[in-house]
Amino acid sequence: MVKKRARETDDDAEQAFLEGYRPGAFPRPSVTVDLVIFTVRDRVLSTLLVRRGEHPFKGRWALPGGFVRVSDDRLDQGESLDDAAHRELAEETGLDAERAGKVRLEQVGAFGAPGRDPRMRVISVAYCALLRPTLAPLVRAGGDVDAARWYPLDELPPLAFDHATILDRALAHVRARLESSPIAFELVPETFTIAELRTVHELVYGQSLDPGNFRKRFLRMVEEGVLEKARGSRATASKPASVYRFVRT
Amino acid sequence: MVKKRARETDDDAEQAFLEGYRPGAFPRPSVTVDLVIFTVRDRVLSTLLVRRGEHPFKGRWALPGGFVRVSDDRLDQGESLDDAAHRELAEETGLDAERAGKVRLEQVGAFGAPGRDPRMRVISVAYCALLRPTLAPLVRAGGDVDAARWYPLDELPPLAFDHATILDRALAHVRARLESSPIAFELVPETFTIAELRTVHELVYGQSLDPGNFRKRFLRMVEEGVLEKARGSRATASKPASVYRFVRT
DNA sequence: TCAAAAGTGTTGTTCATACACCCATGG
DNA sequence: CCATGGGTGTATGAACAACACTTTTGA
Repeated sequence: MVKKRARETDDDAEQAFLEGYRPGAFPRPSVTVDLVIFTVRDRVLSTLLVRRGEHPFKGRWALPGGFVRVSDDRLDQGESLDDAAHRELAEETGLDAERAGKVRLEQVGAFGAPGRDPRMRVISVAYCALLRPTLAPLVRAGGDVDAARWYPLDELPPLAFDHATILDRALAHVRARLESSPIAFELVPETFTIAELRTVHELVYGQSLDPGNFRKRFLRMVEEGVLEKARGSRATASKPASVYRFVRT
Repeated sequence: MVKKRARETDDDAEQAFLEGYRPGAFPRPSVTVDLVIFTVRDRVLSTLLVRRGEHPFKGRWALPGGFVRVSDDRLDQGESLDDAAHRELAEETGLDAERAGKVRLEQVGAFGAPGRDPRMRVISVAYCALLRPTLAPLVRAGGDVDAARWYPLDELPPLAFDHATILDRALAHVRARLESSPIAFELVPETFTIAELRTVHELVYGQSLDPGNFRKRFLRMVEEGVLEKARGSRATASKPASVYRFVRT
């Protein structure tokens, strides 16, 4: 009982502290989220870039992104980083909330080198995502950007800020992830053939893979229940191929 | 030439914009770095915690860390995130700059859930590090903390803020890293036996490893030149064992 | 129009590697 | 008791070979 009262006193002191607390005048950075969205277009791995309509770097291409909405209001401190990333995804790509919400965003890391934004100190939290090629054509410029377009990774224009660095790190992130988890399934349509999935892997890794070996790994995943055969087949360059589907857990 | 002039005009416009720019009144979050420092003490994987001397969470244990020093001054926007992490490492552990500078800090990610700090909106960038057990005893409370001590991972006290989450993610980060890179060498003294390194791996993974298999992997690394035999041997519980050293690249 | 050639996916084999599991030895 | 050192079987991936089916090419 004594212990409980002591605890309550502690809590009271903490409560009193919080109610009297006024955020100090220590300088704070702005915080943004930047998105690296990959897709496959015309058998090329591409990423979404937007053209900046305002200074700084006006006219330059940049990763989509924007400021995280925050507040010191104790009851509503604003949106989370993940929410901010999803909001920017929807805003800058024009995808509706339902589709944007289904996209799996993964945090790549925080980038905060001084001077990366000439206006002021900005710390950016980068996210990456893989967008189904069936959704990619729906993307259009939205928000406060001039234009939005998919750029093949080997035809990138000069990028604003340190976005080239962020893009490199995001690509490394996706490559590392691909070795251990089946996220590549987000880069193919709902149903796909073995060869189609192999092509996507080849694009991400940047090198060709042995069709036979890939097939074996693929069929092993079918036995494990990660993949399942879907109805129908598809006409390909050679033999008609069966189509498969990713089994959602 | 015309092109060059146009380009200069663009640059001029950008320059003019920057000189006229005044950071807006958009609310900004505070940004901190938090450190998850692992070491091995008495054959137990442990992490460094500090006791908070001030509200909020006064008296609670927390990860060492602090605010990133930033500024909107265009000539000096303050320290980088990595620098902030190293500075906090030195400040809160009392390690001298030379030793603290040698510690390899890796970014784990950004944590920015609203409400994680009851005072105000705070976004934290977490770093993790492995500290040589020979350095661990030198650590003492520094900076504005009550006390600092090493806690075994299975005897953690309740932590302030969302630091329990951050710690979990940092541990997962280290485990994932350990499978592909030899950072475990930072958790043993300069020279070590095969069994000692295996023990460290077992501690990090939380499960015992086959001595024979580990030995084979170890000797393979010796052949690759990642490790080399050091002079002397060490008396162990059983047979005297040779000692090895990590080859710095 | 038909047949050969080229392209591509499929199926099977070989080889080397790495790990899991087991066991005898010796300090 | 436990690290050492060795052994075997298995799973996996790399590289390669033979084959099936389709499309293209050219007589």
